[in-house]
Amino acid sequence: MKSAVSRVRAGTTVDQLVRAIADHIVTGALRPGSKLDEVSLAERFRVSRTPIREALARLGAMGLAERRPNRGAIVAVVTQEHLSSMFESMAELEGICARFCAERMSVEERGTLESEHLASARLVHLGAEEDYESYNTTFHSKLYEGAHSKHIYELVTLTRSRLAPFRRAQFRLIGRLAKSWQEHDAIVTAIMRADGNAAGEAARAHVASVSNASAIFASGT
Amino acid sequence: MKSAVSRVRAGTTVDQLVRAIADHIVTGALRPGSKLDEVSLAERFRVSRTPIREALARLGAMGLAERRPNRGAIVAVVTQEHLSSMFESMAELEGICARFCAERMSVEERGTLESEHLASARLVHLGAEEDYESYNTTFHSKLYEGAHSKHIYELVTLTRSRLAPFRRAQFRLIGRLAKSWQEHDAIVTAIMRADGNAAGEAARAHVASVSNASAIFASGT
DNA sequence: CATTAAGAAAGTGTATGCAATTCAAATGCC
DNA sequence: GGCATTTGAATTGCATACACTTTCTTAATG
Repeated sequence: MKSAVSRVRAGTTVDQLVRAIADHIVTGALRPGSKLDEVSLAERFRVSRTPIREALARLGAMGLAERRPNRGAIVAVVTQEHLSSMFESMAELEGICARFCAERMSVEERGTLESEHLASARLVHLGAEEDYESYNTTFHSKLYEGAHSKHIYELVTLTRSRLAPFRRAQFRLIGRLAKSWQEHDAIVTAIMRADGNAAGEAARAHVASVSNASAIFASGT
Repeated sequence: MKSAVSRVRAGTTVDQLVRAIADHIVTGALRPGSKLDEVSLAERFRVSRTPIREALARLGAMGLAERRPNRGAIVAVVTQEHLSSMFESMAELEGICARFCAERMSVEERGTLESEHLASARLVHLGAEEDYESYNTTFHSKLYEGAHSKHIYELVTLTRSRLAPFRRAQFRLIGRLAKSWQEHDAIVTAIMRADGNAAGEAARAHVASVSNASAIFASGT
């Protein structure tokens, strides 16, 4: 009875459910505040209630759903205040990561960071939004890993996952690509100079810039 | 009438299970790396496997257990590296909170923070470790709340809960009480002056100091 | 003797049925 | 007519049974 809905072979059933429901939430198919009924979801995805329950628990941990005891779950209502708070936290966390990178990155790490960053300039000139967005993800991941702090890594990836729905289309803005690259450049330069404070400040400014770009889309909802 | 007597008052079943298992873990009854067998735990606590599974999921989110797909859960193995990483993150997060406090706290918040801090000096003179530890918790909570950032608050409370098992007995160290108060004083003074950088630096130094005090006990286990 | 494959055992993942709680509407009482 | 109580439907929480995955054992073969 497994192949009914599962076309994606990735991972276990609850993993697929988490991805599917999360996608429904972030795309707006499930609006904030709407009830996440277990039986309805179970019928919708052709599974039993058990994996649905576990998926809802994980979505709750991800911040996409709110679970009230004996009262079911609803799609998390993200206020504008909470959203800006998350971006603010993200800016601080990335600032910390960049500072640690400047202080702790190995020679190899600095090398690959700089070379990949320089290579990404080509994507900007071509205006390849998709490819640049993909590279952007790896760039930031390198920043998180380069901090060499497991817990900071957990915190920043958690925050990033919660923010993901709200910054999907930021690169659609005119000139955002070039601006993003310049901001990346400031970060990389500071890291190569081992200037922790400058790197941290540049990373914070970068995220603040992304925040402004994303706020335009967030306000549309 | 509800059977309030037979049922334990504290929350739902999984809540009790989470508390119970977490207690068994932090007290050392369940050692890091040992398998958390669902059927064994179910028999041990006289419940079915379903709430056990949910409890294990929550413990995983809390960082006390590690869940591998199809391979069961084990008590989280906290390496020394990961532990210092958590303290390091805590220092950074509290630094951010203190900086935000210096910039954003209202007049009332500053007033209560300072007055309670000054009142706590009496506990130091009396050597009341228990009471001071209790006040210490509220002091730090005020710092987290005073930052006026919901997400930062979530991150810092998450990290604090993960660190809780490792800093139980820090105030038993000779002179730790007075030193803690002096560090608090530096933070409060900077906040009252609205000096964000100084407050952040003082808070970071404070947590680093706690880290050193706790490391002594962590190494003992 | 080492290596690998087949099979059994153990344990997790999922489905379903029953109990308990909650919310709301209807009814009785003031 | 308004308010409290009760009762019912709907939904979540828990228990149990079954299916699948993993892994350890064991034996057979190169």
